[in-house]
Amino acid sequence: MNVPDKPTLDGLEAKWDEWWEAAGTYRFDRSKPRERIYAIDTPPPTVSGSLHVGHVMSYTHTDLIARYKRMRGFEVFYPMGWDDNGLPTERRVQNYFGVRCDPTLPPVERFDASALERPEGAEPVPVSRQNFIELCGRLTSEDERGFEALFRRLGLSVDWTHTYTTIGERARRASQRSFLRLVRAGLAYSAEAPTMWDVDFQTAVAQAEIEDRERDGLYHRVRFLREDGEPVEIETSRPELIPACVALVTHPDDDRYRGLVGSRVLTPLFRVAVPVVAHELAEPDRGTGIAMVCTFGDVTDVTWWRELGLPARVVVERDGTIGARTFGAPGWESEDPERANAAIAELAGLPVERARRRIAEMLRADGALVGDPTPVRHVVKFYEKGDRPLEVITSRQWFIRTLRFREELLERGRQLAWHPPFMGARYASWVEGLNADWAVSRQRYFGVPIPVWYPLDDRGRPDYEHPILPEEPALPVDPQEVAPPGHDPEARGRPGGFAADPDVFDTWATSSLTPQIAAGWEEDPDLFARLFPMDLRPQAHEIIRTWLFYTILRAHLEHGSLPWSHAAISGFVLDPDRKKMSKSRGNVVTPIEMFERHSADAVRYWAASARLGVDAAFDEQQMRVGRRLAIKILNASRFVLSLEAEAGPITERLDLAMLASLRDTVREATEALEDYEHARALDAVERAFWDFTDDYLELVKQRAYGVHGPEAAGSAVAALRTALDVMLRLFAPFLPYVTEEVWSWWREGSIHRAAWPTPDELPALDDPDVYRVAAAVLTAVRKEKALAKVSLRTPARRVAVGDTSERLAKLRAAETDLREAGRIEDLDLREAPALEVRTELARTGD
RNA sequence: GGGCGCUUGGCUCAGUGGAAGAGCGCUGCCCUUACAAGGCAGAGGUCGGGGGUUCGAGUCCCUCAGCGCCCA
Repeated sequence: MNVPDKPTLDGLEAKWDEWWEAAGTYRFDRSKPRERIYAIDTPPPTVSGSLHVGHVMSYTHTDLIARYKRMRGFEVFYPMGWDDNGLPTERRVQNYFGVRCDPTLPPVERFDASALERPEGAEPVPVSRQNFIELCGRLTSEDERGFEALFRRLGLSVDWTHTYTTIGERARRASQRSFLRLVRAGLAYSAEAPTMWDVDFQTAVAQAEIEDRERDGLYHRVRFLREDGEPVEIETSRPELIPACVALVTHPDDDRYRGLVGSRVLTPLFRVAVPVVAHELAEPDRGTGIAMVCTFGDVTDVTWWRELGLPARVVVERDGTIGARTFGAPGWESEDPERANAAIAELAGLPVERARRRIAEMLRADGALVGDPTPVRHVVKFYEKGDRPLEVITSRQWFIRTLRFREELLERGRQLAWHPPFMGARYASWVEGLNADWAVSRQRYFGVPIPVWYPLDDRGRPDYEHPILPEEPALPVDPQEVAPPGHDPEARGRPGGFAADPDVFDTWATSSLTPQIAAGWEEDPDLFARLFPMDLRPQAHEIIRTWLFYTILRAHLEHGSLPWSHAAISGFVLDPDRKKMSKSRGNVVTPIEMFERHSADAVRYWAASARLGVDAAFDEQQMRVGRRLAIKILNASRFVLSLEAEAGPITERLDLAMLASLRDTVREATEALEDYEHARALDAVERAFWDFTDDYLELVKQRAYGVHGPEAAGSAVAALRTALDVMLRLFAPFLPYVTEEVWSWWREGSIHRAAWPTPDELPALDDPDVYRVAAAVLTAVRKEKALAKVSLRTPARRVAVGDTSERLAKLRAAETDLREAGRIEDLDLREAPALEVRTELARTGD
């Protein structure tokens, strides 16, 4: 027994983090059989951001489960990954080093990033693709060290020998292997197709990365001409796409335009003859009820174009400007090519927003604009990380099939145990709303390369229909660095030779394989068999449609199973104004500040008091409460462990009753944690602990000091220590530092490898009510003293307790302790219908 | 437009058809030998509105409103 005189929270984090690491407390033991293992698919945080309180909350939730399961005897597989792959890293590297990637440049040997230092606001320095990737790797590995330090301080019981990065070799291999198998199975394919495209990042984006934003726009009423010279008016918010117009569309049931269907009309300015067609998706109530179909203004245009077999006349370039076009050429027929070419020449090179204003002037001058454009508030699709509206651009992309698996994926969602259950609805509504296969290729640099080459024909044109795939043992490959099997590297880029696919995968295409990557899929079959499918996916609800959905998809396609059996979904952290905390709002408190001010245990206490799936207010008050609890645990433990009396057999009824009551707490906490309701468990344990210190400790204090002899004291001391032992273990998942500290004063080994308490380890020899009734009377006496504004040590001359005979009998069992604790001189018990306590204090002057 | 969640004291939240709860904050008391980074107590609520079921509704049903989110 080694109890400090003045216990403190200071220094516990550094001390125990180091000790746990040295002792290997959280090291995963892979020799355990599958049924004794609990495997967690830890979310790999994006290292190019910074960790914020939202991370702190959700990672704490995961850790609570990990620690509980470990104490329940499971061997917990709790790895850590870093998501360094992808666009956020590229952006950070561009800003941090002041560079931009120019893939046409040759790599520089022993590239020196410090040579990049230059004046503020200078133009970005172009660097080669290879050097750019080097810089990404350098910066992310620094970020990862910072993240690890923070997670360690938070007390995550991660096994830090099991880490991975999403750009690392294992991840690249897994990502490419899975992709190649999908290609060979016909489940991944490349196609030249209209795709949502960010004009700033100049890359395709997937449906899951798109968000709607409300924007102000203008409806322009524009006049087309029928063959008989009569006008047809349409309304559009995108007049700049008139040169891309390929049809007008109206609803088949709309009588106003029925006669027009099948005829042709001339577009204004460009004088292109386009058909009037009918389609169910046309909205009669919108605008004039007849709309123009352009290639491509939005996804509905794509649908019309495809289903109605319309031609394509694309005018928007990949950088979001209007391109130069020649009317009169095949596919660009015009009644007046000269005029059309003059019109397009005025627009060419302009970004779409400016082209829109320009063409409005041109339409007005031409008499084709009816009235003034009218303001409208409408939703526009954006890349979630983008600043300008998405365009629909036709390009060659790789896709993974999702649409044909809709029903099977919905069934997988039903098989998964969601915590809380209603989060399953988010998944279902997303899967039901899928409208495109998953576009997985990205026109970026820092990512897993698409492991594909294309044969070049005798004119140097790639044959996309016959991609050349590497063999699995060669993975990971960068097709831009190595030649395909059996090809001469010299043939790269030559007619009759080959060319590499220049693209990389969507980050999610790799991170959707985190269970496989962490579990050693195809690389460590023994480990994989013990871990996959995993037990738990913890994550935030905002990425259900991306990370969770894609991970289910990949496991379904690759393994025909769910990737895990449970999903624990954490809520957001809201600031006190109920807004989501985010850097852009400037309302972020950094986790380090919180640890410094309140301690890691206190921060965890706050996080643990938020239930899964529920958004939580950022609340430093709650952290202060947690800190107070942690300090209280230190002090109460010191008291209990400093008592000098020898622990003996537990014979006193009050002692047995307290332990019987603790059985209920153990049961309640265990049930709550089994149901993934950590907040309820913490609440139960905390209530029991405060009652223990406020009531039980006070009731037995004198006896424990020995005023009634060694045997009575021995019973109290033994009960106090038994209760402390159990309560420390109940608190251990929530407050790992302070519980480990106290455990170390008198126990061997780590509390975090101790067994979770069970009701059966506590005696059931008495009625918890003996404890509860005595505590209730003591509370009543204290209250009377407080109201009389006297010290609690003031003697009570007489206390009259009325209660049922049954309960009075229970009270008698604790009578001596009660008298002592309340300094009651005369305790008078008599029968009454319910508990009533009358306290007469000593007369003033006594 | 469809769906999900939320609405209980000043704040943050529990609440399982059977007497409205906790913590914080506030007010007051106690410098008590584990703890002043403490202890004790007090005030404070027509449980978002309306309707219904029931002997009995914060809880179940209907409806309306507000807030947040997901989807189209």
